[in-house]
Amino acid sequence: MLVMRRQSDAVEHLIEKEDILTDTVRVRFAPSPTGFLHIGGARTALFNWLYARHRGGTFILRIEDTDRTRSTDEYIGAIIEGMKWLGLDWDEGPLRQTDRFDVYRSYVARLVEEGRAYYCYCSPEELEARRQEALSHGKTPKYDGRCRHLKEPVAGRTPAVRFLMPQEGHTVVDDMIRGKVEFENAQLDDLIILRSDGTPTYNLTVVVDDVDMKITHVIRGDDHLNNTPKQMQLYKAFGYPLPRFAHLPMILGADKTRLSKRHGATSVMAYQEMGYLPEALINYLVRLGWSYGDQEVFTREELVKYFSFENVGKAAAVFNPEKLIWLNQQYIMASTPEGLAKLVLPFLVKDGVIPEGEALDMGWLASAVRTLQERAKTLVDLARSLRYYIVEDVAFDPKAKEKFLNEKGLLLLADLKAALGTLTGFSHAELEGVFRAIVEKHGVKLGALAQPVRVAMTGGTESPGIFEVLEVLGKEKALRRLEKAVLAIQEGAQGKES
RNA sequence: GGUCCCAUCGUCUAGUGGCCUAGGACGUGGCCCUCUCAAGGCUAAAACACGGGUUCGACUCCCGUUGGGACCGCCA
Repeated sequence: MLVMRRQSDAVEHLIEKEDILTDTVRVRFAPSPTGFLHIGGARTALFNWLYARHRGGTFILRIEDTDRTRSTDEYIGAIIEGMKWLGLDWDEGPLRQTDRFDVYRSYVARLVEEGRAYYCYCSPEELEARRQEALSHGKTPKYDGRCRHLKEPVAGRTPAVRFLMPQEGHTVVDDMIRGKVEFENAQLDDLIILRSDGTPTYNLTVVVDDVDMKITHVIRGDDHLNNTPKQMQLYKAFGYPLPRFAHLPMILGADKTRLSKRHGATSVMAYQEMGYLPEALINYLVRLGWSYGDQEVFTREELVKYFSFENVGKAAAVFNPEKLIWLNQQYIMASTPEGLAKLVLPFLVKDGVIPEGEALDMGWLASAVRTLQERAKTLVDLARSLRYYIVEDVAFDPKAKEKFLNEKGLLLLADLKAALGTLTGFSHAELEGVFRAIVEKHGVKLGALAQPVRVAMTGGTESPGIFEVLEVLGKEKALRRLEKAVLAIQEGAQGKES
């Protein structure tokens, strides 16, 4: 008996104590297509996805497009694009609520028949006026229930349908992250579940869909926590079992208000354009609110394996672009040069470094990328640096030119040019040998030669190791650039004399 | 205004009553490495919002205060 007890305890622990009530996990991400997939939405999607994958459950994408005036197909496409870029694959959907209006109406009809909902003939304008009135007197705006017991329709008006919210007792939300949260039912409003134009509203559709789709865990932003007791009353009215709820803390901007455009880029796809890797964004987002000891960098497999609501925090988190950049750099450093070469190609085209459709030696590009990848924070950075490897002519940075392409460097560069010309190979080791010999001969430090060469090769003073740069450029290109630098120095000298 | 949520370095966080002289990470400063820039290594400054309890003992539990946030739509 004792042994049995131990075993069942162990099992409970394994499947996590908050989930012992359910077997097959079904979760959903339900964005409304009134904008692009943004950072906050992506994080909600991610936590749903992680939980589904962690539990071997089903992840559903549902489009909440009941607001016909603001929803567009373009945004649906944009959301899907964002999800795909992040690698958040779904098992069912995308389902659209506009395809299900008949279903919602039948649920509403049922509530009306049972006396759990009623027609409301107040116009939106009247409602708004009363709301403002209440607010201006410092009162809580709440529907006064004046249509609750209406027996006859009001002529000339098309009614909306309101849910008859119980006003006695209280409703307790048992949240996986926050624990028990109690609401007085007297605070709950008779919410509109069907608009006067016959379309259903969010609080109804979300419940009907979650029931129909057998959603077991509702994981969403904590801006929905206040809606939850109302939705629970709807579940109760329908006689359906409740799902588990998990309300994720918000993501805030630097000023600690809800993240918005004011705080910079919020669209997920904007991060792709800025040269971020999806893995880096995922890693960054998951650590906003979730932690696993001291670990900062995770593979996707680790994330799926370790994810649990027990490690999700309650406090809102400030979005910190600096740390995202650092993570992006970590992922770039850990990537293969071949993989990065492919990823950076569109950025090179966009920068005009290579014409669209031009075939580039990808093996060579990868070798160039290899020298740069621990120096690039983004793919945009990488593309910018790659420029001097690829284009024929580099422009000298004026300051760099003044400092290093001068008469002091002339002899050294001329010597180097001659020495390199006789070189049969062009490897790192051979190049270093030549450099060492020249600096020794002139009695200078390596930097005295390396910096002028660096400017000659890249146009600037920052680059990978000079031998690596030369090796990637190759003998022909290197000699041409050396020649050009020598000429530039000589021209500069003549300019001074005259 | 009402309801609800939240509170550890500037930021993300570890911490589940003694392991805390509060740990890690980003960022910032210094040093090392070095042909530049990075990367890397070492190092420094930097936090338990405040006040009461409970307890032999509170960052950890309870209450209050303060501060921040969310919601209060015929938006989702």
